[in-house]
Amino acid sequence: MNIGNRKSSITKSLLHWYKQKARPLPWRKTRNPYRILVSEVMLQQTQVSRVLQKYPEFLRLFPNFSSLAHARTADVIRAWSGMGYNNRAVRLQQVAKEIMNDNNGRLPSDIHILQKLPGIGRYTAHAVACFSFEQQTAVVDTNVRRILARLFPNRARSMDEWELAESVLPKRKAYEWNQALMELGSTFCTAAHPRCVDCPLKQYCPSAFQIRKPKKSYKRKNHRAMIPNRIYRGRIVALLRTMSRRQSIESNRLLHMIRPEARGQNQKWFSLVLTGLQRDGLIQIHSQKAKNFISLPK
DNA sequence: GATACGTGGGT
DNA sequence: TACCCAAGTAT
Repeated sequence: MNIGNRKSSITKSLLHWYKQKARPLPWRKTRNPYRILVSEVMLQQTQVSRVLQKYPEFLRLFPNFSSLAHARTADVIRAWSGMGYNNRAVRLQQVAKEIMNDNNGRLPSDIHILQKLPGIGRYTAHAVACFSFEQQTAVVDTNVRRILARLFPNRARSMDEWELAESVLPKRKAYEWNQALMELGSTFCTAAHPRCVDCPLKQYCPSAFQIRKPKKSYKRKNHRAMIPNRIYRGRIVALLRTMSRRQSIESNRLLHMIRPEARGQNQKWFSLVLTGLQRDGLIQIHSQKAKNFISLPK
């Protein structure tokens, strides 16, 4: 089978499979730029199952760019509860504010302009262009990267991954193709345990049934490994979420709440953590009588 | 290019 | 229990 035939067979098989088996995900039923953007930001490093739980309520609370732009940041951060990477909530609201101010509340459709917006990188810019504005452009996420590496191992090694993704994009079918690749990657062609038996592309895939299950490493890691700051950042934001709008908490008390074993030498560490959260727009620090009071941003 | 950045479920 | 992982982005 020559290259062209193989490619068209792959295209046909995957699109046919997707048409029949695609999950009915809510962001596939809309082309609304706001709704697509919210879904794509939520899906950054986050499983579909988790986004499905949070997406509808977020849209109910903030149905469009205007409502998100004018909302209290504290409420946006609260609505992000359970999603992780809380920076995304702040940046998403920043996008809303920027386009309300600078672009008449319209999300740009140009990929390079999209990519200048906070929290929108190369993947998300292309995803919005394709899934909302139906542009014929490729997306490369962890699923697409993995599938192309398995399906086209030689080209994947020698070619830039974005060029490769563009080169296999079927004419006028970018939306379905991109969705299908990600659907396959997150359901069958998974990283650790690909289910090649059921894969619609198994007869075209040189990696089919070749994926070695990675040996579990038994190396003991340091039992008392250092806990990364993001764990404490998460605890802080989680605690602040539970407080009412006008409430705040004194920083020493907050430290005790999120790190009870903390000693005096943790003071400097803690102030750095708080400064970081403040810089990220995730908390507000109000100083009064030589004490610092912490809350979510107003 | 390495590192930081959450969260909850799976094994 | 301890570790891995998941539709990335910013520095």
